[in-house]
Amino acid sequence: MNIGKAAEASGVSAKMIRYYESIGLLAKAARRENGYRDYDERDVHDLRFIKRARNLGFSVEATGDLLALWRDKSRASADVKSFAMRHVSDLEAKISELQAMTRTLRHLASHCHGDERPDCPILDDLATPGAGETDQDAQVNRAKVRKPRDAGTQIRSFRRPVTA
Amino acid sequence: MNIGKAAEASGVSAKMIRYYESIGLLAKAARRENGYRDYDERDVHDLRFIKRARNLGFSVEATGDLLALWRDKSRASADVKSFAMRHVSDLEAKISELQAMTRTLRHLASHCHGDERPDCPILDDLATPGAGETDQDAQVNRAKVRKPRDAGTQIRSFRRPVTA
DNA sequence: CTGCACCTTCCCACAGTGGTAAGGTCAAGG
DNA sequence: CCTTGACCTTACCACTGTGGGAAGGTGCAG
Repeated sequence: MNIGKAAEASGVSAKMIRYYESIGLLAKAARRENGYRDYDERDVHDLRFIKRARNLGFSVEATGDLLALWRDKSRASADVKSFAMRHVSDLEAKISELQAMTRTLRHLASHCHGDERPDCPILDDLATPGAGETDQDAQVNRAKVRKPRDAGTQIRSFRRPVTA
Repeated sequence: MNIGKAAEASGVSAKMIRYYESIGLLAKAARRENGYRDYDERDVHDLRFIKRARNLGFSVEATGDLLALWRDKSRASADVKSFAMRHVSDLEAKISELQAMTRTLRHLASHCHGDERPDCPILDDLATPGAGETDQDAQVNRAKVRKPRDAGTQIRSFRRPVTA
């Protein structure tokens, strides 16, 4: 099976398949005479596993650990469970961090007229020393979570020098 | 004021101050005879503004927009409010994405014995085509949120080739 | 044979942040 | 006066993932 087919079958782009192979997450693919990578069902299976783990927010690194756990038929289910639950804690830390942000922002916004007048408590707050920190919350939450694939839908609007 | 003092006073590292200047988020700093950057209270104020915006999860890009809004004394508060609320939506999209992940993981983990036996529904699920997707949720949430500063607290454990 | 779809490798970009190396500057203390 | 140490300067490199594209080979269909 060509890389294109494997990509289609697994939902992992050809680009990413090569990348995963290059960092050692994936075993080196078999090659055909012509140099093309050749995949079989087991490879596609691994790719789907990876895809799924990534969708659950596991980093590529953690995904490697999961794959290793999966291959190690003698691991204790407790190991897997604790691994997963550690990830859940990371996720939840991230969630409460984001929630603190939305709380603060909604609070500020609720005091903003939202009309033609220029005065706005949101900016005033940002511009005021010692105001709305969100940091007591944020300070605690230093997990590494970063959900994969986010780059497509961007907002793009800044990019000219602010002053010059 | 030296960059070090400005960093201390604003909570933005010297490194980041230079970076923000280099990408045009911050005006080019005044220089003294010796080439050292020189900051005054207004600069520190801007830095604190940036710091605060970043803590609220605004991207550097969005922070530039906020700074521009703040400097534009004639902007309507409605503009600021809608800008902030768009960000809140992004945050909330991210939150529900992460929540979907934790839900799925907690669900899987709840079916895992977590003992010495090797069989584990978590891995089984990852390894099974068509199982626990989280993707209907995730599909919708493609905002660009990515809270700043996360790199310090890493997990580090993977890095040897999975097969070789 | 031509054209098109696929494959290969390699380098670039993105967002932020930290690290570090090689050098200049400056003030304090011997 | 000279050394030491704390600061500053620039310029690179790393990380995490992902996509884009160039330059070239391959393979199949018409």
